Amino acid sequence: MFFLKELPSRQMVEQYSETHQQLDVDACLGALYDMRRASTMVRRLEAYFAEHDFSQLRFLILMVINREPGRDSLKISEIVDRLDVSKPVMTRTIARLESDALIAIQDHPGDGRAKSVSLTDAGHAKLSSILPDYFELLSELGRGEER
Amino acid sequence: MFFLKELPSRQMVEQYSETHQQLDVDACLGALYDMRRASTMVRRLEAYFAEHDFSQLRFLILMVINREPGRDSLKISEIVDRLDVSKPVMTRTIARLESDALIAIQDHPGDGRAKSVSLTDAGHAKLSSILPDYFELLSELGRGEER
DNA sequence: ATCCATTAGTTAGCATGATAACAAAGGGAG
DNA sequence: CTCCCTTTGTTATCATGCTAACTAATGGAT
Repeated sequence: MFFLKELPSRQMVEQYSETHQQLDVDACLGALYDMRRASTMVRRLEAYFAEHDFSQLRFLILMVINREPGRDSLKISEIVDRLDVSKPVMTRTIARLESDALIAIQDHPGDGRAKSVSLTDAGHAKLSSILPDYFELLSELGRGEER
Repeated sequence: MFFLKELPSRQMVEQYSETHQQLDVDACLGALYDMRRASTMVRRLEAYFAEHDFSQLRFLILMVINREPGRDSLKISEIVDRLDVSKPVMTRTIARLESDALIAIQDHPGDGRAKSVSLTDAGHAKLSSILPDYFELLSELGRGEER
């Protein structure tokens, strides 16, 4: 997340660039602007998920299982590969999804270490209930004021 | 933060748009792309601060005090106004900065509820030691591959 | 002068991100 | 087969975000 409400003015950055070190002022301001804008978008998304007693990570876990071509389950390690979070977070979040009965976990046939995760009917239903407004919100955010 | 490594393909979103609900596909993909890109940037920044035993929030607190025109101190509530974090987080983070001797806290003259926060010499030094590479990194991130 | 809504800051407790260190299973080299 | 490195997933612990509820000071209305 990025927290600064009022970005430094171009003038401030230009002055710093002149007096301290030469900078690509546009690139700096652009990076700050992009981070703040995306942080706002992520917060809007998280707020939407929270309304549904859900979170972006839990949603994305359901999504990557659901969208996997030709399969209806993934190993936990495969989910970790597709999402940029740490293994312990995945362990905890998978446990939460299972206790909410949105996924089913089975021992992986053929690899005694691994677990196989699939969506339950309730998991599919949860996705279906969330997706329309999710995409609607995404559209709105993407259309939102450009730089 | 946004965690999905591989975004949905345009084809997937277009198909969803045709079969389920009409969408602004470009806006959706753009929003996803922007969030993922900014998340990567924020992570790079946080990693940079972590190398210096610091965090983005602690850095920004020093920055907003330092950049305040014509003053060398801010009330905690004024810092909260300038940064988009909750009051309890600010209380905790301010305490951390004080225990690290980067800021000094005094009772506010004229308002018995408030506290006045200013940078110590060590605080100014910390800022000076971080700023050059911070701006350098910002430039690099801002110049980085556009969409 | 008293009352009370507002403001400033703190405390308590929760949610969710991380790393380090671990056990157990797999799998290749010899 | 045995050894050992890798892979999979978990546990423990910490960092840092949040809301709810609190105290104390302020300041306006009566």
